[in-house]
Amino acid sequence: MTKLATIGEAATISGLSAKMIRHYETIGLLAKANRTDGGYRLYNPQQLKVMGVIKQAKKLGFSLNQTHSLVDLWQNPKRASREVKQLAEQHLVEINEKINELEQMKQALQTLSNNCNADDNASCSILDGLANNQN
Amino acid sequence: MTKLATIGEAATISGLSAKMIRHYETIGLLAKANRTDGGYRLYNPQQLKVMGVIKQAKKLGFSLNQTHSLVDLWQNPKRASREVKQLAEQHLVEINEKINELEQMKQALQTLSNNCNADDNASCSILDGLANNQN
DNA sequence: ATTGACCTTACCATCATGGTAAGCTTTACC
DNA sequence: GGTAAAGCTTACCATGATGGTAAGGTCAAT
Repeated sequence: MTKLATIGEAATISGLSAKMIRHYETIGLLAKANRTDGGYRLYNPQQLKVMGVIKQAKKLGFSLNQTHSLVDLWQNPKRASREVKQLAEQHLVEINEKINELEQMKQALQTLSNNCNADDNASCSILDGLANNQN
Repeated sequence: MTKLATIGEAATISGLSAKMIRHYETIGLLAKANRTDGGYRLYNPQQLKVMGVIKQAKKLGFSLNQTHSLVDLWQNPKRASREVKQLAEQHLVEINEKINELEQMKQALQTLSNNCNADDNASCSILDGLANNQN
């Protein structure tokens, strides 16, 4: 008999929170856990491994939906690596879009901020920029 | 009498949605609008200008709370530009943090993806990366 | 047997926005 | 003046991912 982990132990091991683990079970990302007679969830090493995969996917910025797909592929011995890469590349596109958006904000705000004197006067290029933009 | 705008016109002019305008009124970001006898909201040019400021602040990625502060400063003739710049710089810090996070994700995912063959085989460096990370 | 640590579910909150439904108002036109 | 279409009103629910709390039950060690 392998030692089974309670949800708190699973949380510590995986890096997820107990809250998240329960939530992931609710939405079907994690399979329903076995319970003790008293109703406590118990996890075996394989299930802990799945949680680790989820943790890593989240760390790479994948959404729960994307993570779900990744976990399914991970658990499917007949998967084709092509499918996995497609998910990854799609996510990279999204990451790049977000970076570009943020870079544009940064650029625009930086310019406005550089022209602001930061003194006791009311005159401020940042506020002027907020008020005068026509697009 | 200046021509007053209905919420739909205000939405078109400002670039916000009617939904958002109502919501912003609810949370106090916009002042309560005057109404027609029938209950329709009406906006004067000054109020439309405030909406424009909000739109621009959002475009620069400010949260509604930060936007609220900016609008207050914008409407306060006794403001000090120092305060405005402080808000802007704080936001720039947040933007840079997000960019760094995304860059790290991009880097890690890119590396994993580059090593994936994207063929019919199950073997996949991306899934291996998800399963083997220990941190 | 008691106690303290841990677990359970159910509910509400966040952030910012979108969607829908049922019903009332305004406008434009005949 | 009447009708119809377009536009407005509020109220409710949804998203995505997570956190918080409360009221209560369970487990393990003393």
